[in-house]
Amino acid sequence: MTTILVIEDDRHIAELISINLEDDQTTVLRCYHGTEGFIEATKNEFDLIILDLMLPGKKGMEICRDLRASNIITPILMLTSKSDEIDKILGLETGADDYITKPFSIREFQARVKAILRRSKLDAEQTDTIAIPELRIKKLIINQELRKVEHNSHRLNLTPKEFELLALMANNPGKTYSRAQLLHKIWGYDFEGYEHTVNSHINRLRAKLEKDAGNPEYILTTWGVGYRFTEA
Amino acid sequence: MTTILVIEDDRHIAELISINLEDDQTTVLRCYHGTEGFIEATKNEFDLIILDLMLPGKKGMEICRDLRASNIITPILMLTSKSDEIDKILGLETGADDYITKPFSIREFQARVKAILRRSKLDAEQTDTIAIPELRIKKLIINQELRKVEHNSHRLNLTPKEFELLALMANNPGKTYSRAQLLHKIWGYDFEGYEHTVNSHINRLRAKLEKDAGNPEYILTTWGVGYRFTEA
DNA sequence: AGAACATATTATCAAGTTATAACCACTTAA
DNA sequence: TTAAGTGGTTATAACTTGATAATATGTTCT
Repeated sequence: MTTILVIEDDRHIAELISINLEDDQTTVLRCYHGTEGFIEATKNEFDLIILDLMLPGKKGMEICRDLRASNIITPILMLTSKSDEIDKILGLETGADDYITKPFSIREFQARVKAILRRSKLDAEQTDTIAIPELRIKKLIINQELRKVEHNSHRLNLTPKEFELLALMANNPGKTYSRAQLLHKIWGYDFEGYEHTVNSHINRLRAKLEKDAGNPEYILTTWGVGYRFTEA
Repeated sequence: MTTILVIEDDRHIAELISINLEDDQTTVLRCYHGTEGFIEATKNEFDLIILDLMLPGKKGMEICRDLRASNIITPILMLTSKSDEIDKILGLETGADDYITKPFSIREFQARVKAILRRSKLDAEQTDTIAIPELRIKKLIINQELRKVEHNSHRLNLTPKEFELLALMANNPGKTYSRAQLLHKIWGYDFEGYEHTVNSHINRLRAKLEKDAGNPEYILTTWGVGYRFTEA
């Protein structure tokens, strides 16, 4: 059973969300006011809180920050209309897990909610997969906290995309990611580009990482499907 | 191959869309009338439906709602001139996936279409992998989530078709699949080829999987009928 | 049991598909 | 103004695939 709290003053959107999320396994509770929503969130336990940024009473970001300050770790999905505030939402000072800009497509919204719920369920199950700060595989050391990669005791200068690709795949050794999945996870669901862009980045990453790029040791190809990180 | 249905009474716009989406991998079918478009959408399967809001005959939102009511989950991109109706378009009561307001730039339009197609492809990829993530039979481990197959503790490098064949049959141990069924399920209903193509693939799969291909342990032959995966 | 037939297996191959590597053009940051 | 990062392009290389043919195995009939 899943319970979701929606804090959103626009009743139309709140209802839209409820209709789309509610089923026999999921109940949705609606609050149309910020302060009321905050109290509800502290009083009961939810699997997910969907939070509008612009609210009467307590503002969305304020609620988010205060919930985190109260040690409530429930995942929070932010709703926002203005794309220029995204930076702040994602900042640590608020503590939201994800955001979506209005107006949004139902399909995208559902996908996002599903993803958050799955992620938090996974976290709860296996606390040891929360993101190990340092991964060591053969001669490779990936420090996700410092965003530093070492190979054979040499520091590798990876670009942001290269690092994210490597880190994502290395966190799930042996799992094959399709190009579409990589685009989705690293470039974002709204990236408007081609799958072969991934090839270029993998190619450059291999050039920095692999001794013999033709016979890679770390980043392997799953032919016809995508890429994967080597297993222990 | 991608097929797109355009339901739009303004022939100029319909043609514009066709020209810009059509290539050697994509066919576009045009309907200039709502009712006609609805029938077409229920009769054939498309990867995307582009739907004008204002139409003679059946209105766009009506079509959208009725398609969803008929359990047709094809992604729908709405074309609209009035931005104030957006909320309704995105509601579940209609069930559209995205919208774009006229007039739109070709580039933005193409980007939007590409994004929807990629997203729905991802959805499809993920939903059919929901099954049981890991199957274990004797020395064989099939992990459908990681897309990984292990035999005697080492990874087998299977091609896409090989993996799909194995996964399909292993999900129903003991069930005999005829060559025609395998072709249909894995190659698709529109595959135009011979049944012995299956033999080749089974043969290659056995070569990778079986110690003694002449006396297979996992993929067994049902003489005169087809193939089956061994039972526990 | 053995001949005649049907079906399955294996090996091989050409055509098509997919991946790689080396570039290029554009943008952004230093 | 350079340098670095990124998305995309192209030519080439590698692999997959569907098909064919040769061989082997199972089935049926006498």
